Amino acid sequence: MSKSKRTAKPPIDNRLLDTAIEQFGRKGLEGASTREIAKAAQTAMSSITYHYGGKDGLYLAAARHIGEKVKERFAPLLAAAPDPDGLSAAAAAAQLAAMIDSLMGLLLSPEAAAWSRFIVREQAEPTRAFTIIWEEFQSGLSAYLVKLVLRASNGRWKPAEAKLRAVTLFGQVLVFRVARATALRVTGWEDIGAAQAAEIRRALQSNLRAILTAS
Amino acid sequence: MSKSKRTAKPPIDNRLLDTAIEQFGRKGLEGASTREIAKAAQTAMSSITYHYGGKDGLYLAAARHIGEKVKERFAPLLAAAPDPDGLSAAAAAAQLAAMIDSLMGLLLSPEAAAWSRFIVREQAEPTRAFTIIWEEFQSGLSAYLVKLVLRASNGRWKPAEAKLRAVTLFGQVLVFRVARATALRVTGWEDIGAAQAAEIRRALQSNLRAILTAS
DNA sequence: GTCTATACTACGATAGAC
DNA sequence: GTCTATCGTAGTATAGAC
Repeated sequence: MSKSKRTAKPPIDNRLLDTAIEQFGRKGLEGASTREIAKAAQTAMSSITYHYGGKDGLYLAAARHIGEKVKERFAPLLAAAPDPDGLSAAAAAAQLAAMIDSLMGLLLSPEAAAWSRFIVREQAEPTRAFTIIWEEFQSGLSAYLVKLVLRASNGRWKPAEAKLRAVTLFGQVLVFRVARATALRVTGWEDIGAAQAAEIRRALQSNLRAILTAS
Repeated sequence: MSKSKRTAKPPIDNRLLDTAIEQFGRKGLEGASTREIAKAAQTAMSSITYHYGGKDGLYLAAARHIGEKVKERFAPLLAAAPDPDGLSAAAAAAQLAAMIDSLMGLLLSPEAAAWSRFIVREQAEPTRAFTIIWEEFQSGLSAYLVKLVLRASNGRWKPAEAKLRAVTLFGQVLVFRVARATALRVTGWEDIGAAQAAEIRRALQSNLRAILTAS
């Protein structure tokens, strides 16, 4: 990840970008190879250079693409989301519950699995792509979450405390994707399907309520 | 990760193993190179072949080494740990709090940072090394945690529920290492030092108490 | 724009001197 | 046991035909 001329030429379709997200998500920047990506996308390797200026350019483009897609996905939710300052504590808690539910949906949904893997990888090993993802949607999302936590605490928590608690809430969601293998072994599940996701959601909601209402 | 003849010859010292853990933890199996590892360990690349049979063998040996070290670290805690079945709910909750505290210490301590990165990487992208780590210490640790959660719930939760909640508790700890960059941005901290670790510990304990005592 | 060719580098493995 | 030297095979990048 050094220069990446950032050639701005748009590709004809997104086959290359989609397979890049898939491969980078699974194997990381070094683990994935441009040869394999090009082959899986049924095109020549040199088109990566042509469209994205090289491997690094493709990686960053993948981050941008994911950012836009996730932003789109959360757009309706955020658009319909009321200003936390105008909410009652209970309403803020309910909205918070809905947000956590959506986040869980994103991290576990099969269609978003490739995005999810890519994002999770950037969480653990941030590269320049992290900044892109952060600024594209994570920044706004987490700011909104913190505001909701703050409001839901009904004045019991200072902003710093609300931020900290928001991270712990995020962690409860993240763990099922990032430590999926561990979660499966502990619970004894064979997979995290619809039934398991429902169980997780229920537990998360219960934890949330407990944390928010504790003295 | 295919054959790895598992040459059992013991190395003279652990320089190679230590730098391997460092590099594999930072860059992953594909990202790290045997040349760099050997150079950083101030030895010839071929000694990797000699002692560990190759790159894969070194990787697995690293996992085994980490497993042993972490096991050692938790041994006194587990040895002094009472049988959960004989504890009161309150005592189980207190013990659980202590365990979470130790887990947090492991994930954030500078000396264990290299182990931590390696382990976290295996959580997200399990290879054959995951099984080693799991069987070495994670298995026993999580089984004990689940027992404590079960006991601390005072009969309110079934075993399946206790397992699920244990994972969410683990997630609250894990997030500060695995999504460190996000945690820093949300909280506005520049680093997670002793002061921040104390804040995190306090928040985690508070969350734990809330979750366990909720109706 | 997309392909084939090829150049160049870095990788992991291994043989053999000491 | 540890080193140097070398081999074969990936990797990315690039030039140029179409």
